[in-house]
Amino acid sequence: MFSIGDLSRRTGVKVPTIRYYEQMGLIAAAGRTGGNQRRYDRDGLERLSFIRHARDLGLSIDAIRELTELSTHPDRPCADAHRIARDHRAQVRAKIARLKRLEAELGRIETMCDADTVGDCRIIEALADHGLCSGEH
Amino acid sequence: MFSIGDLSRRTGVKVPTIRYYEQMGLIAAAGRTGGNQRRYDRDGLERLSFIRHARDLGLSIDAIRELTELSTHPDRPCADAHRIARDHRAQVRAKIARLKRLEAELGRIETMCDADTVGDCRIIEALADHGLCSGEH
DNA sequence: CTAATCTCTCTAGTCGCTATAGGTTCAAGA
DNA sequence: TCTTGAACCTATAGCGACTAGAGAGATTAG
Repeated sequence: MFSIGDLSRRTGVKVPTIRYYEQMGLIAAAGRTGGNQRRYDRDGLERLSFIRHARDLGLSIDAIRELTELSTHPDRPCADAHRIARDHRAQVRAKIARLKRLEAELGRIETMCDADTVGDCRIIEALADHGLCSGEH
Repeated sequence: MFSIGDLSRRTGVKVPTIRYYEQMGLIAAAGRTGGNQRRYDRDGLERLSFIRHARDLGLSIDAIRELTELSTHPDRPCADAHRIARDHRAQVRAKIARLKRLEAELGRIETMCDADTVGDCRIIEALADHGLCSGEH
């Protein structure tokens, strides 16, 4: 049996975060000692590792809840799991695209100014005036 | 003179967000009518446009506050403005790099499963087990 | 003058934690 | 067995950048 601190060290998830996940319904309420401290078994450890990994991949708490609920029904079709992964990937791709446009624009702005004082600074000017931008963002 | 609603329509910044910016000290408190409603002039419009554009580029409220304060001192050196833009761009680049790794991993995970039911679903398996990943993320 | 629209302040909610305060329990050493 | 110190408990508040809603007052067009 692991204490919450053991679980934290083994998974890399901080103690308050584990309690937060419990509160959010991501992990079942753990068993308790006589003194009201949480105790976990190997199963709890695995569930938390799953959550940790899925969070690292950027999945939302809601998506993870859906996935854990799914995984308790091994006979259900796994189309929902596929959908969640696909949707998330699409979102990540969209975010990358947007950030790339931003990065290009920031690079352009950065090269615009060789002044020394704020009064002549084209960086501030470029930030102020969207018309000076090369495209959308 | 513009009402807060006029300003909102002209800049695309929502009314409560304008009030929020005022509260955060991003824009000076506007003049008021006898009935306590905010009235803005062309100057206020320009300041808000600046903020809008900088936010679109992803700059934080704090960074924008620093920039607006700088721009009220035209004789100061503009190295700080350069630094803010450069730092922000570096952050954007780092975020892009991380998201690209994620995207690759999600793509790999997506192709792993051709099962029909959750019990055999390798997507859930892959999400559970970081050891199945090809690299870091 | 009336009715519709706008605006005001204040409070609370979003997401995924993180931090703090004040108290209790556990495990190991003397 | 007792004591100490680390780990644990709950509850609450804060982060950033808004967004939503309530309930009341102001403005403006007809």
